[in-house]
Amino acid sequence: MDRYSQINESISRYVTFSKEELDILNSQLEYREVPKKTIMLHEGEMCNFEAFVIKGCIRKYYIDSNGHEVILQFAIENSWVSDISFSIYEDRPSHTFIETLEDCELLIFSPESKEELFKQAPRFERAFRILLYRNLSVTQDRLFNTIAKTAMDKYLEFLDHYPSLPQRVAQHYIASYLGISAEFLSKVRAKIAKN
Amino acid sequence: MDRYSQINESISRYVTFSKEELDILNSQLEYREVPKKTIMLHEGEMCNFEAFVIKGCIRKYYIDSNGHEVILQFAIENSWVSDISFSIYEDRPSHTFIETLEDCELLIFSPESKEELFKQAPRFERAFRILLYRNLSVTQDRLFNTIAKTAMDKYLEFLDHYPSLPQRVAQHYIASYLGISAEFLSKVRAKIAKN
DNA sequence: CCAAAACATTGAACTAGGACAAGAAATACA
DNA sequence: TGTATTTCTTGTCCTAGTTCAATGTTTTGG
Repeated sequence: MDRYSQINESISRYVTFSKEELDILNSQLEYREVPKKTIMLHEGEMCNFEAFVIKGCIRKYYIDSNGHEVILQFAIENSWVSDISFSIYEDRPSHTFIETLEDCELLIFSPESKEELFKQAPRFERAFRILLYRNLSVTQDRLFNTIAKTAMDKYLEFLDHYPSLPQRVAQHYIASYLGISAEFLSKVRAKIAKN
Repeated sequence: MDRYSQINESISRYVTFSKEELDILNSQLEYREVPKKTIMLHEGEMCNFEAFVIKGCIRKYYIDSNGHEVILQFAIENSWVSDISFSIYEDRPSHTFIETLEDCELLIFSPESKEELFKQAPRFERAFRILLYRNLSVTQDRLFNTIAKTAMDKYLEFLDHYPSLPQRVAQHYIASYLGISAEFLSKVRAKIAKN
């Protein structure tokens, strides 16, 4: 069970790659261990990495000028985290943070190494495009849920998708992800517990 | 001013293409006029097109089992609309609709023609990947706004980004896009008018 | 092992926004 | 051109969720 087995399996889910292609992929990745509570990306900085999580948990969040903090993503095992600073709202300073919540083992692309990968093995373009589609699809579903569902429904659905997270991260982070206050999430949970 | 000038300009914004490459792109697109109030994608159907809007306005929306309707996107001139049915929530039937709100002139990819484009001119992979990044970024910003901003702020920001839409589409569609009720949007507008 | 900090719970008072209903205005279309 | 339909506004009442504050619980790290 080497350190690349998870990423190789994950990337092969939608496109099949040869052993040689996977070797090229792996050679472009940098393995890195990051202790918990490390802020990997601060506001204003350009994000110069794309990280695949082998182990651990990371949060990505925005803070607006009024201090509103919203968690946009939890990245756990076998998922990717990065910031795409293409904001259409370029004038409006929306600051993205990326922070480890647990000790993490990561595989990291720099922009250059990803480019190099595509040059040496262009078929990865397709796989990463599909990953991007999935990401967009999940984000759209979340947007829909945020608008159309009650706090209770959102939390139950969250439990479905991230059954391990309530044991792993502080509850107020989950509240922030769901777009509700920490206190109200506590009340929702009390209600669930009663039934 | 031929029918391809807009798409060629739009696609050249982030990657530069030769005349020959653009010719290949154009040859893979089908021009289609669609009258207003046409539902181009019904619930349950697989979306077999990707449409670039030359002229007109389209809405994409979800309806959940409780009848909640949420507009996910307005596609106006020079933007793309399609459905990516990669829903992680595959069990949950989230139905997507795509409907023209005005008479439209479109350029349309089928999945096959897009594949053919990538085969004949692989550099388009990159351009479409960038478009996808932008799309994801916009959706993330919307998610953040939906969670963190008041109805008033959301509407003002909407006016900033889509100044022409209030004159073009019914107000309750805008309310649905913003995730507020039509009545409340009306009250927000009354408040704005008073100042 | 203990103190400090972070986190979670609960309650009470409040508010942004929703649901409903009824009328006014605008649009569509015969 | 007039009628029907859709859209918009405004008011009243209502509720899901917020804010604040106090208390209890767990985690952290020295």
